[in-house]
Amino acid sequence: MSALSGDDRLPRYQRLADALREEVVQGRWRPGDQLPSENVIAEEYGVALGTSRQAFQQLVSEGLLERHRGRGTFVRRANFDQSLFRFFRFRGRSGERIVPESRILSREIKPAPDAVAQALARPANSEAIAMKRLRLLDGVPVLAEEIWLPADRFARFMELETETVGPLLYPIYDSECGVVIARAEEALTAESVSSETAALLGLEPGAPVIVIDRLARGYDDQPLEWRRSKGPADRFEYHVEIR
Amino acid sequence: MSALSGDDRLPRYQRLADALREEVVQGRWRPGDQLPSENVIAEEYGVALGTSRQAFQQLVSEGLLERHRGRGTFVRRANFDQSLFRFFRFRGRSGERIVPESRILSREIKPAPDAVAQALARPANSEAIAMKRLRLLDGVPVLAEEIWLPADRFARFMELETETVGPLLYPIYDSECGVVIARAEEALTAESVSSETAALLGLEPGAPVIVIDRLARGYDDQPLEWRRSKGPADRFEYHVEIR
DNA sequence: GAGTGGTCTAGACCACTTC
DNA sequence: AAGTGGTCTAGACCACTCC
Repeated sequence: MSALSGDDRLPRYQRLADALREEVVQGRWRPGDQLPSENVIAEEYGVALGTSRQAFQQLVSEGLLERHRGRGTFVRRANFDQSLFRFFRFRGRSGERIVPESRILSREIKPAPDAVAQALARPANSEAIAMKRLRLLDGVPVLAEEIWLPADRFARFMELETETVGPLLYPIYDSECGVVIARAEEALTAESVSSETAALLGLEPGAPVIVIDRLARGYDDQPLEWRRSKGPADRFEYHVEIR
Repeated sequence: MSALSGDDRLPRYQRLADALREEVVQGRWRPGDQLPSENVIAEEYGVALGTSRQAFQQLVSEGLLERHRGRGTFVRRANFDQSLFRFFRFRGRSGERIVPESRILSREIKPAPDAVAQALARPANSEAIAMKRLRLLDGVPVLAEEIWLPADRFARFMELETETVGPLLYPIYDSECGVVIARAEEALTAESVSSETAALLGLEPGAPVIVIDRLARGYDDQPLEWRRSKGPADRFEYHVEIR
């Protein structure tokens, strides 16, 4: 039986949730893995069943776990594909969501610019993988992306053929580099399109584009990828609930 | 003691939550009002304390109620001021949030355009109050707004002096017209500024602006106000968490 | 001190999944 | 049939607010 660590003044379910979260951070359970049942956890940590339930419940509301009656409790897989669709109208004729295809235009190692190095919590000018990518729907460019990765964690990524890399990078980060993306923060802006991006996206000079900056992090909150995506404003559509 | 209505197959806490939500919709408790304690509710509906707690908890997570230890459970007041700040950088020199002042440019009754009538769930061409409003920070225009209200529900609003109407409309809707706004949906877009809006906001022709369409609803989901706000894209800044 | 919500316990029965 | 999470109960003690 494990003891609950941490501040005694915190409620038990809180300290138990902290302990379980830490296990995920440490990689004892990876995305998709099943956790021990609430019974087992309760016994292991010497708390009542209701208390372990409350801890699980908290981690579900944080988005770290998901529970299924009759099946068990699992580490949730983050789903980032939907992010695109939260912002842009990318749908097929019948309304279904289509992940835009992806064409890597360039990939090289160079010193990270200050803003990127800072976002990635790296020293100024530290080496980074810089990538430019174009995303297309039915062959029509819809998104221009610039992606930065810390070179040390992603060395293996440079060895892959760019042609074989599909549209979804995060599964590749995981399988090839052992890097798991757990969450991200995105910041939206809009601006008049630059001539370079206008050429890539086939837009009129000065047309409005939406700019999405994303910083992706691991379970331990360490920043792992920075990217900036630009898309035409007239395909942009974002909905928010206010309460 | 009240009986729990609704489908027997639903869990009790769910049916209790539905019953309490309905009371709020019916106006038995208004925003800011205190509800009976979990003890009283449990007894009144003939359920265990834990069950009434679970019902309360659900309504808290829906944003309908808020609970304070030692004080009680209250109908939450929606706070829409923050909406502005979720989208735009409107801060004073010391970083605090400032609600922009407000200048009503025009107010008249006319038939609602199709899109507005449809959003407000009114017949085509039904009468509506149309308002144009400019919002300023330190005397500098930062937001151009167009607001539509169904004329029947807001008749009293036309009698107010526009000069005396402050920047926050929803408290006035409540106090003057008995209309309570409970929530809203907002949709974001961006576009090149029109010449009319450019003049209002003091922007270059063709500069990018963010457009926010809001549909505000009552507790019963009835649409009550439609507005469209436009602000310069370079003051726009919106953050999203992806998990 | 009385009343509120927050935590915690120990037990029961149920619905669902998997074998 | 065994194991999982979901619901429900009845009770206890605690921390906090208000009078």
